[in-house]
Amino acid sequence: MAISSKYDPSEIEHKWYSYWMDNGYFYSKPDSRPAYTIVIPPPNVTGILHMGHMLNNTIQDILIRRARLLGFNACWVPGTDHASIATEAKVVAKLKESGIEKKDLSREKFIGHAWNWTHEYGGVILEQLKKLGCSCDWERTKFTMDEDMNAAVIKTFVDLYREGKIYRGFRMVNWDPEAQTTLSDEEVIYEEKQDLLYYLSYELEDGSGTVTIATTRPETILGDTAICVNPNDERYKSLVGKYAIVPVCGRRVPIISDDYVDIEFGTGCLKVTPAHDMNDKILGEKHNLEVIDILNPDGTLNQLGLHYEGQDRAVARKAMAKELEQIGVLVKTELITHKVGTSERTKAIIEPRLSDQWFLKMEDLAEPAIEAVLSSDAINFFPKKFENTYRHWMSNIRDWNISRQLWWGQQIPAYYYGEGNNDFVVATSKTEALDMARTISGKVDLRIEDLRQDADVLDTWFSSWLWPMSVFDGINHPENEEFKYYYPTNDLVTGPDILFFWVARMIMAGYKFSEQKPFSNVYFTGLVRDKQRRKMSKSLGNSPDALQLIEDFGADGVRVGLLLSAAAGNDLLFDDALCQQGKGFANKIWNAFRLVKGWEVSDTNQPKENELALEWYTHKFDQAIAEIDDHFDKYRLSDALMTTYKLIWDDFCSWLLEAIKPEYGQPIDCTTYDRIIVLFEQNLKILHPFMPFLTEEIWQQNAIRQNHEALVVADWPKSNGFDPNFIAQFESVKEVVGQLRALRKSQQIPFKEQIQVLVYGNMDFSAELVGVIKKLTNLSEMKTVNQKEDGALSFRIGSTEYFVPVSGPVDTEGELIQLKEELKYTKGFLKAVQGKLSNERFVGNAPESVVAIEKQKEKDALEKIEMLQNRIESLEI
RNA sequence: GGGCGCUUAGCUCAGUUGGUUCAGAGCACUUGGUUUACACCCAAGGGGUCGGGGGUUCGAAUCCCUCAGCGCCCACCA
Repeated sequence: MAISSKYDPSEIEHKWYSYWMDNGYFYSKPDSRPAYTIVIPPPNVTGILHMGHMLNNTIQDILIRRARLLGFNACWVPGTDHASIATEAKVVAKLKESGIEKKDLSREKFIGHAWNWTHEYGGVILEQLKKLGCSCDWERTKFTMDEDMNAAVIKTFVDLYREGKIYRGFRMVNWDPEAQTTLSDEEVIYEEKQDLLYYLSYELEDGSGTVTIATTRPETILGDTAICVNPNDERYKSLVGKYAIVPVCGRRVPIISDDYVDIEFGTGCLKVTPAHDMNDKILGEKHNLEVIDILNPDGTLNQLGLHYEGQDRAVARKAMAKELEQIGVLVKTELITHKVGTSERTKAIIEPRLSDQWFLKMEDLAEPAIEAVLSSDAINFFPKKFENTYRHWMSNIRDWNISRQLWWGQQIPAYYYGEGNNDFVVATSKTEALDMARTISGKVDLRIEDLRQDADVLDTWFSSWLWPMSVFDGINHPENEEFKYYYPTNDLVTGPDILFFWVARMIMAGYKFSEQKPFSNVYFTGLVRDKQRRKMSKSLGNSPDALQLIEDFGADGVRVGLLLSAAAGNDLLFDDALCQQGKGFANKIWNAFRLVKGWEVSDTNQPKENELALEWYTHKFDQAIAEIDDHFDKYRLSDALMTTYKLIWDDFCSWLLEAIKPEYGQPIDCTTYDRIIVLFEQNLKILHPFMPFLTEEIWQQNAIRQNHEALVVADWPKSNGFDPNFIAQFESVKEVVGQLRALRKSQQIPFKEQIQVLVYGNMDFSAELVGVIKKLTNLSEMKTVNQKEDGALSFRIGSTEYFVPVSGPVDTEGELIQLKEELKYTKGFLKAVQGKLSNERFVGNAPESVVAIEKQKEKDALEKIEMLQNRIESLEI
């Protein structure tokens, strides 16, 4: 039955994925081979596949599949992240839809809902990765809230606490009023926003006048406890030490001075609200100011907000502005652009807020992590430029706020046994906590029910920073075989957006808890954008449906499409056309296979030119392999793919297959055939990491398959070295063929019409190479002559001239024009070269080899000019 | 405000230590081609004074300075 000329991936992809799974090819356990490990950046458990995942996981799969072919024990650990705040927000939203408010639920009930949600949607994304072809060891699938993962988190927390690295502090933190939790600094996204700057005048207590301040948040005047001016500001020197009256609430506040205040900004007078601004907090501490918190956790004003109590801060702001205007306090307003912190997850505007939180000291952890990346090269970033970003952040690292006022996540293992803020112990279990509490408090009758666990959960990243270790149970059981075998892992593939959130912290955790690096190489992917360079986003609707893409172009097509323009760290401008190119490539290979498979094989002798063409391709292949390996070593995957693409499409299909292809209907000799099959298989191997499905399909249909049943576990070809001279010689063949094709085109000589080629000068082609040329351009003969052919068509390569005699009249006008142009150019070139050579400074300073090259150029140019002139003369007669 | 990076063909990007092979690739484009694997194809071809200016050098896309434009990261400017 004839095979379709259209490659149809749909059935094939499903078939081979099942086959790989059924045969356990992705399954890994420790053995005598060296391990090659990648841990997946765990996607949000409730997430669905988007373009970023597609790119990221395609890259990981390419690396892991190649490692498998190279003979490593390849292990790719998949899994998902509980994504504390993101998942909790989704669950809250979903409950709301069915009329349930989080606040009406008990903690246990809510967590039950979250687990239901997790079980329902968790793993959807992993199933989608299978469609992409990802060869993860699915038996190792982990979730950051698995029992053992939780245990690792708790152990880590307890250890760090006991070491004094974790502490509790009443501090100004980033508060998300929507999710009603704190956020780490990294979770706050600053956005430019236009807002009104309100100028407000406060009466002075002594009635001597007013002082005008500028603020973007008039509602917070209710929390004002001072006014501050710069000590060097001549305008206000006399005011310092006086008191002003805050409008609306009538509070008497001191006028103080501090260098912090910028004389240029606004009026040069700053209202100080220590409870609602980081800097004001600092000022407050310095000047011993009262702290008045006017906000509730949800962002509404509390009773200190007076008649604005219960109103959201944004609502209260407008109302307050109105009131201030009515009572004549509002002097003017001005539109300004400033940066406002928003929550990465909920997009709510962040409120600086004072509260009790848990912090992790980072400075000591950072030290070896900096060293590993920047000094010792134990860990390498690709592209390297991210090392700069890393250094900058790491050397200015701040303590990490690790507590979150959420329910979904690992609850902080601190247990309070008394009313005091410090009446707590930190322990791995409640029973252990009880023992400790009894000892510390001296209350031997303390019961387990008397213990109250801290309500907060840990930041999601506090579990994921352990990921490369905890997936192998390396935190609780560092001596276990698997951990010792697979860890440190090899490559990490992720986006630069989580360089600080995750990558840096994993490195710190690695050195802290395993005294080793967690991975050797970090490959940063770029952002996937659309053709207009816009980020892909739901609201823009410019993100293609990942699964639909796979359906339309095949997983292989999409993988190639993504890789084609995805140099490490560069943003990828996604375009369907790239997937189309990938699909086209699949089809091209498919048809090459159809061609070969369709040949009849005879036991006739192998024509010499076939042997030669095959040998050329073998050299070319070895050259390409060396290049591809080099690209892989440098994590230049696009280049590795492009080299493979050109090798297969141009060299294999367009040159080799065309050169050895038998006449229509004729059989091919068995020697050539066998060689082609082997080479075809070699091609499949290097292509397999990029296009796993297509290559496995062809491999399985192919005849030979030496040692391996499946391509997925075949061996990566080794370069046997190559002869550049041999390749160069064949390149000359290509050049002659190209010239003859061009000549045919310009003279409109159809391919079917045989032509004769006469060569004047040195023809250093063997008879076999001539055979290749004859076949590729349909020549009757190609021979050397002792005399130039008059009136024939001609072209030159080097110092050799080629003539094609034709029967009819020859159109020499075009050639003449070309020749004259070439002559003009060559003369100019010669002049430049001679100019250089007559420059004493050049001859004196340049290395001899460079001068020699210039001399050779001069000689060649002179020869060429003579030849061109002769040719022009002969044509003009 | 501080730091980092980018600017090369219509588009997306390579160009490692300055020197034959340095001005490249893929796509797009133009022209011609289809009973003979593939029109998701074949063949040939056009296209860039390497962002502007200055400097170092015998020689600069490559090193230095400067200007312009773009991007990213960090930072408490009300």
